[in-house]
Amino acid sequence: MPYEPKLIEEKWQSAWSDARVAEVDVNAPGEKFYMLNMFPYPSGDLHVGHGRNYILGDALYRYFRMQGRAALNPMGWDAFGLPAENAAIKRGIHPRQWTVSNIEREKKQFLRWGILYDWSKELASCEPEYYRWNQWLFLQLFKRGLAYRAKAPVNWCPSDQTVLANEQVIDGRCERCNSIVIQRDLEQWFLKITDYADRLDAGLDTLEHWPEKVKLMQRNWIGRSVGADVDFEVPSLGKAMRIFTTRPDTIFGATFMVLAPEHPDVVTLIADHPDRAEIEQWIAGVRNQSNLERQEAGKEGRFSGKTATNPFTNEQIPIWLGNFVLMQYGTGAIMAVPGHDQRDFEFARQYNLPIRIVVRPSGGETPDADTMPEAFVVKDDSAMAVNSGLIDGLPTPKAIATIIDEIERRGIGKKMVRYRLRDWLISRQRYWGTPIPMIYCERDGIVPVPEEQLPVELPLDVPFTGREGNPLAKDERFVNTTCPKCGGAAKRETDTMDTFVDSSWYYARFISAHDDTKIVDTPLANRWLPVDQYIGGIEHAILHLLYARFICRTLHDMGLLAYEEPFTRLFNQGMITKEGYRDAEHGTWVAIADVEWIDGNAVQKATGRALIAEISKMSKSHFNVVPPDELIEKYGADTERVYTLFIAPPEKEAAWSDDGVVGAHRFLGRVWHMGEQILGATQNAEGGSGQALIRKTHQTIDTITRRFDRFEFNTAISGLMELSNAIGDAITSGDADAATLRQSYTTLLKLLHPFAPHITEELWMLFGNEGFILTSDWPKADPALMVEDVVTIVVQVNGKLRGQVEVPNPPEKEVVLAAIRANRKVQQWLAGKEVVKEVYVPGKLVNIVIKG
RNA sequence: GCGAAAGUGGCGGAAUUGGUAGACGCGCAGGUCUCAGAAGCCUGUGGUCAUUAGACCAUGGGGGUUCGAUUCCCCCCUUUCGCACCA
Repeated sequence: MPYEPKLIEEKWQSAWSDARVAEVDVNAPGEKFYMLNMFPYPSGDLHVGHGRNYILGDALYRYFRMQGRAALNPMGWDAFGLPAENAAIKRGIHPRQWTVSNIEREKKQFLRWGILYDWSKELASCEPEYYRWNQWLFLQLFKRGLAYRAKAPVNWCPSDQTVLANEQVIDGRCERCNSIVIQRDLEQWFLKITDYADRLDAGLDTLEHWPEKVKLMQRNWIGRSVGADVDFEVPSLGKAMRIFTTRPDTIFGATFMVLAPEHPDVVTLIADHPDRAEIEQWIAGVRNQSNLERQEAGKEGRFSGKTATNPFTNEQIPIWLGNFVLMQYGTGAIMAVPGHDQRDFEFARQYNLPIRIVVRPSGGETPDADTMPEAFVVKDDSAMAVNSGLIDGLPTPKAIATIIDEIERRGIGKKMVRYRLRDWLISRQRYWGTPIPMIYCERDGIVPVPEEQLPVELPLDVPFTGREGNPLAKDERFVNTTCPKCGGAAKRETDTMDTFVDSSWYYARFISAHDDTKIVDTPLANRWLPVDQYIGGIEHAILHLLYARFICRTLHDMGLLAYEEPFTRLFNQGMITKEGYRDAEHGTWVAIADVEWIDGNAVQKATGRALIAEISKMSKSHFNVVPPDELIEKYGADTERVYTLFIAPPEKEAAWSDDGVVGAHRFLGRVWHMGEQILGATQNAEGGSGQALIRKTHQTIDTITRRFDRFEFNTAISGLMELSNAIGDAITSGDADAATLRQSYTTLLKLLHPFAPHITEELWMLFGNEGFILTSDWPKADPALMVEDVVTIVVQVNGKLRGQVEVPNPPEKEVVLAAIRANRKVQQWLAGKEVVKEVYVPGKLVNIVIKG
């Protein structure tokens, strides 16, 4: 019987599903293992690249099951978001309908891949039963002062007509539509993640099993820096202006001050400036620039006409306005120390402002302010303060500590820790998201929706015109409501939440996915959380993971979760890439069907234009996606699974090759035929002892188990190919009797099951076993059976391989050396030479060092 | 510019603590089966030289440590990723 995956895969998929093998009773005892793949946005088009993530997770899940762990592997849908709304506008389908049908399709795809999830815990963030708790969470955060409304300059995408988070702005352009982003002031809801900046930063140190890369990215994003806030008196204002600096030790070198053009005190400062109109125009220009344009413009500034008092030199220093000072960081004002800060240096040179040296290398020349090509910015013990009064001669770290003490003693400032991280803007002027449960009353102001009135449901029958703004805002029935406090007429908030809110706590919800009385079941969640293994793409290294860590802490602070860190282990799988073809001149991508080969060169069929092949992320626009359907039709899901995991180490980027798939299919075909041979061979029980095969089998159990624990799936599969080759050799050579063959083969099936679940279930059954191979046990290696009878000892002469000898195991030094002396080849190399040294590495090699 | 990771056959990739470089697979070549092909199956396959035996070269480049380096150290080159005026 040939191997026909089509016949067996659907059968086992139904069998697992009917038996509900993946459903977990969260109250049942057992050693819990909570694993989770990041829940997907249901876009409806899964390709083999998406498959990697889920296949990897499923292999791991099956492995843990066989190891006897109570493994929980739930799945849900990150179902709110812009694409659904775009589909509604373009194709007239309601976002909900579009989303629900995509979920159906993707669920079927998971099934076809043979992936097991506990669907009894399925959740979708677009369902009221889920998002009502999003709203509840928002209300708690509001109560605790962690949700607030503020007018703030926000990134505005003129084409999408919406506000974008900083992270949705790439190089000054909208992440989605590539339009240039502009700044605009709007009233927005924020979550106060900055209150948690220190805890989020410190918590990274506890995440031993997270990739260093991700921790580093988060650390940089949080951007903790230690320095001091210092007040500079401004006589003309009759008050002080506060600056933040990480180099308070350089304050004697602060020869001017720079304010962000948006700084609130600027208006007063320039009120009587003769060129006020010009300056105001310049400020307006800067404000209108995108971040990108602002940076590309280079450093620009204007003198405000006023001065401030340097609190240490008592000099009057000019106050400038500068486009390079950011209002969003620190106080929006800096003391400029051009001698020791590169940005200040460039600004000073440009506008001829004085440069004063106040730090020099301890063991070197003091830089010359007039000729130095760049600022001197060293701040470790190899630098020391000069021209700096009380800190003169102190090494920089000591100087910083001393000057801060003095600043605090004089009451003009204090030690300060600041973060690059900003509060999380969650307002979206969009329909397809969680309505923010707030009401605006003329009399009572901003009033939260009472908890018992949740959920504030998203009306489903709103019209989608595709024109500017949020459809919700135009739905009178939704907008008009009554004030919970005074009962008078009031209006609802029409902004919806950033979908990152939805995904910031879903991992805790799976444990009690359908509980309509509370957001999480605390005792159960504390049993199952944190997630033992979280799997997802590196693209979520910062935002999703940071927000999830933040919200987990707020739930912890509310007494709802015992843990501050939601994910114990994190694994980021690499991307799947494939070559696509683009016009050599214009760079436009060309469909594969339109590519033809002439003399080994790719050209476009229609036009004959030269094409270049380029490997890139699978995407529709590159015409390089491989849909799984045809592949499964032709080779089966098991082949796709094996190939996907065999292709490369899972954390690395991997190029998909259609030829490579064939290799995986051949391997499974061999396993299949071998099974038939072994089944048919029971009557001839004759054969050798099978010692070698038994040894190989146990060695394989040992290495595969270790490789599973280290996510080395590619080498685990190559190890199984080796075992299968060994079984094949034993069949051909007759070196093993039927019982041994059967034993080894059954072991191979078990070890292969996590990768190729269908074929192994089928063969397991054909071999007469009861129950699922999935619910059988993971084989155990017997160390005694792994030991080789004979070991090969490598012989080197002066470090070069010159021969090898075989000796009985365990090798004895005397026996080894005797064997080597008896070796003809070695004798030739040693003839007439003086042996200087013999290095013996037990059981491995001998290196003979000779002279002459 | 700053930070991080990575460079191994024609290709994807292997190589416990420094100890036989290239496992496993793709591709390729030859063979087998077949009327023929496809699919299987078997054998070979880093490079150079050599009839063979074998020798030499080879893990981005250069240096170092060592009996011995893909692995450790220094310098350089290349690629990828992250951040990008954060005071």
